[in-house]
Amino acid sequence: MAAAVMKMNIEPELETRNGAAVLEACQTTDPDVAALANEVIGRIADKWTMIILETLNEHKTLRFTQLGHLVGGISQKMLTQTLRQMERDGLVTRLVYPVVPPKVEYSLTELGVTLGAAFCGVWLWAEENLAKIEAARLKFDGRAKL
Amino acid sequence: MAAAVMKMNIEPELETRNGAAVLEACQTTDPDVAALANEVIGRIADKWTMIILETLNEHKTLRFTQLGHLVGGISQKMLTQTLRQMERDGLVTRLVYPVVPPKVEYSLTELGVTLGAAFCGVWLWAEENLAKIEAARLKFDGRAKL
DNA sequence: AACTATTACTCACTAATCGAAAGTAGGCAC
DNA sequence: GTGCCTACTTTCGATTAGTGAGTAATAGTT
Repeated sequence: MAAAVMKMNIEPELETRNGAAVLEACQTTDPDVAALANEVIGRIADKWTMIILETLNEHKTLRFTQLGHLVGGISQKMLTQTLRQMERDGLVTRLVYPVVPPKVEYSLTELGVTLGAAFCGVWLWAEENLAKIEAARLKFDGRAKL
Repeated sequence: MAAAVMKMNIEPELETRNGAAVLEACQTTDPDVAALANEVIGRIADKWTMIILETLNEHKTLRFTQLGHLVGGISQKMLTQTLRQMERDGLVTRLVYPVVPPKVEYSLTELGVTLGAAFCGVWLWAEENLAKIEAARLKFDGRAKL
């Protein structure tokens, strides 16, 4: 069942899932659904949410500061804020141990795991096309000076 | 302050469970690649980039104002800015007709199309799990008041 | 007993970013 | 000349991101 998202080239025609071609499924058939999906995307598609999702996906369960270190470059406030939002959206569980010093463990919910799987393709794309982006950027910046 | 990071060896064993086979491909094997991928994700993973990508994926070629209308709720400034960035990253082509009034056509590059395909999974996820997020949010907000 | 360290935050404040509206360019119909 | 069209660019107020300090509770140290 997982064969579609293996570590290979992401070719539009090859990837099939749920029977229909993926690209076709992306064409918005229903405008209402598309609008709602837009909304959802707007909420989950930010830098920190994606990185936290990925980090939790790798390490399964993490405490606050551990997570902060692994994510890297995130302020405590942003970490708190993003985690709250993700908790609200049902993506992570926040397990509080009533001990001192406080201990809170974060992990993905089932919903969060499925989102992580969905993002998987994007991560693979990022890893594969890193160089192309870098090249495109250099070309663009070089061209701008002429 | 920096000395505290020395003893950070908290790596839970990467387990190969049958159910989560999809996620294996996402486990970053190379830390350098992971860091760079993080960077790329940080650049492309914002709301407007994803929505513009999707819109261009559907309509193939669009002019500035058309695109703005279809995206919906985006300011001209943001549209310009995001398109510039995407052009710089080699995701879209900007075809300028030297006519008056000005005419500029935007479309996805090959790289942009592959990214669109990668994001496809996320869009499907969003469409499928819309209700679950809404439910989770209601539950969270309700619980908060108790 | 006082003091320190730890952890997961919260609060007050500053820097960056965002959106709406107005401005720019320059041919063209009037 | 005036206004119009399009794709921006600029300006300014508002939202948001990020920083540093502070907080509670207690085990361990002095």
